[in-house]
Amino acid sequence: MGRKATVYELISNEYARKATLKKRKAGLLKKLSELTTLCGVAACAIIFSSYDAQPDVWPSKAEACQVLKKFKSSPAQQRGKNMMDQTVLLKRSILQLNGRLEKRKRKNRELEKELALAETMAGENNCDWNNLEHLKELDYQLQENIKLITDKIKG
Amino acid sequence: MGRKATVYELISNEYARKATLKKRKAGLLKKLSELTTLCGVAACAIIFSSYDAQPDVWPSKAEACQVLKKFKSSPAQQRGKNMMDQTVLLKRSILQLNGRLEKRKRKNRELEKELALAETMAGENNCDWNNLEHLKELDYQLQENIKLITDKIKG
DNA sequence: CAGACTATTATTAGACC
DNA sequence: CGGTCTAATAATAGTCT
Repeated sequence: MGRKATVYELISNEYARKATLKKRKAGLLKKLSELTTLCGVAACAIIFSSYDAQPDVWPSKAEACQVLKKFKSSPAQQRGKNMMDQTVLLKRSILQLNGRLEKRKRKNRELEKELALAETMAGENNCDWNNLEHLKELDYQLQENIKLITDKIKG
Repeated sequence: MGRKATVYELISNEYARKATLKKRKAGLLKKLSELTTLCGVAACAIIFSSYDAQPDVWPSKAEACQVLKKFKSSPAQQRGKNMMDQTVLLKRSILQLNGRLEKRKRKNRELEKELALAETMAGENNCDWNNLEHLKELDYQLQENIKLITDKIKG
């Protein structure tokens, strides 16, 4: 419903994709709001986008929690071992994800340090050896690297 | 969007209400499907109506936790095409490092979201979004540092 | 980039079967 | 009812600011 009929596949243009996400997310939540009002039903939606670490939750965290609570305690969730299996799988998946996330965070800290040092060295090329702040920063970064290396040798 | 402009309050006529629920629910889930396809986001919706003990869950319950897997086949991030033609080797390496960091940051956010949803789905009715808050806080310092460094490079 | 603005397509309210 | 049809409203893609 726009100037052209939409092709339903991932929008390759990143900018257009973000704009569409914003518009359609708003439209969707409006629809959900209308549905609950018009038909008197309980509903929630959770949308994860790569632009924000936190999901959009509708209507509110608290109300979404109520709905999720109901969802978790609804009959089908509890009968049989299907739920058990699902829970076990989820917990295993959580452990794995936590591990991967921690590894990545460690790696990111290393990259951050590498980048910081490179930035400082590049800053030298722009002269200003007399800048005390630069020297202090360089000293700090070098000390950090030395510490990192020392730790690696010890551990 | 029908023969009359809709008044947004609970539809008193039960038949009309049920009919509207059915139509709009279908429309809503279609919209959600489109959103995830077009924008490469992970999302789910849960709708309880008084007509059915079972909620409508989108996507399916079994898939609800798998949705985020799709996330991984998301957009290839496009590399900057018109790089500065700086001849300074260090600056080039800084750009490379910065790119790697950005990639990792994005990947980490995806992992955080995957983790957050997995925790929520597996949680014992407590629906603790504060876990995500904690993760975000952990990442905050790193993000600030990266921002600081990026600004320094640009300035 | 975030809003404002349309030309268009998309959704759907009410009618009818 | 559960489906179809269509007039009419609603959402939004592309564009401009």
